[in-house]
Amino acid sequence: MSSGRPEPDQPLYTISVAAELAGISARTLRLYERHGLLTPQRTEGGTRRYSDNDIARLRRVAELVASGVNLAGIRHVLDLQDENTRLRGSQPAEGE
DNA sequence: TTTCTTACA
DNA sequence: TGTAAGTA
Repeated sequence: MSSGRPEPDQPLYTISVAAELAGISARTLRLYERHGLLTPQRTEGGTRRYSDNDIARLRRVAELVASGVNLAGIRHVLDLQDENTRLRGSQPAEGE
């Protein structure tokens, strides 16, 4: 079931669709990237490619922003979260 | 048409 | 944060 699930390619979205999925304006998406909150892949044309993983991070950013955390602090939180997930392997994050 | 960057309010 | 201009 969940073990060995080959996901060859994750759905990539353009900035406008990612903005809608995350509920954030494309303008803000670029701002977050500027602060190093996330790093979407880039096309040869230079267009950003947001993956499903990036969308989840965008939502995390929105939550922190709503909590009163500034972009500099969010970058630190995301960095720690990413490292935690890596050390734990792939534990299902419990959302409360 | 959409995306990109930069700049201003 | 939103919008403008000029570009690819």
